[in-house]
Amino acid sequence: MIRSIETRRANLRRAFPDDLRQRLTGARVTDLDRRAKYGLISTDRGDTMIFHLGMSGRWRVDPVELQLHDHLVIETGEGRRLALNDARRFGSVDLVPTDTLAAFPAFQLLGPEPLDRSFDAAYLRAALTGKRTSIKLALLDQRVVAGLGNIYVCEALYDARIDPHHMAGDIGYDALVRLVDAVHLVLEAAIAAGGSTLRDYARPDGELGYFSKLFAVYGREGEPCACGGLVARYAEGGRSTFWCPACQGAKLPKRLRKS
DNA sequence: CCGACAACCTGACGGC
DNA sequence: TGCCGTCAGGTTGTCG
Repeated sequence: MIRSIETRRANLRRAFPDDLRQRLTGARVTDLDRRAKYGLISTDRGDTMIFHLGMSGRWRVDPVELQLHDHLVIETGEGRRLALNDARRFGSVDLVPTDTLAAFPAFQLLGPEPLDRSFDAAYLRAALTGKRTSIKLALLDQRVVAGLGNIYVCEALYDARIDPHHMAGDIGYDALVRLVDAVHLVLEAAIAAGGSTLRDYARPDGELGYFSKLFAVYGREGEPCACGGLVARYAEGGRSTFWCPACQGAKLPKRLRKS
């Protein structure tokens, strides 16, 4: 039971819903769920709170005391507290009637969940056909597959031995099969390790996630890959891509090739 | 439809 | 020691 909900500022990326307190105070949580990178908290009043942690967001469970960047605080009927902490405020909180959840704007164009059966090589082939962008950017596109971020795209492409520059629509079926397997492998390993700790990420219990220690390429520019080659980095779409040219094909992208 | 870029923010880090 | 530039897990919008 949500005994109280308090906002300590007016907004994250966008304003907090102005009826948040009115609609959630006293409500009972009936369901916790997730879609893509959004967390869903449903109540017996027929509302669902949709939150996104952005880059730096985290829930702090039973904090000893509130601290800087604790922007929203929920107190439960058992006297426990949840503080939504987000230094960069790239996160978001929305509240919608549960029966209109499917109409939430950010959910309109989302692709399948990467761990759902429907995300397979045949789907990917259809989704990527005609795409004139790199496989790296295509996998970051939440319309193609929903929930992969920069780290896991880099790691999955490495695992599948696919050149991140490769045109998405030109990837062969065998490589797509490897890619789907790699996405599954990387996500399952990351979940088992408790997530990826970079700087300010921690699990809700405050413990760190250890998958970052298992990164093969992410954040390892200049370090040796298992093959002996060196991990490289380039920027595309404003994001860093880490890869091993020796393992993933050393072709230079067209735009970097001397004419 | 696509790429490039900017905006939204704070904080950590490296170089000097 | 401290200042400054750069970079960071993501999403959304504009412009060409």
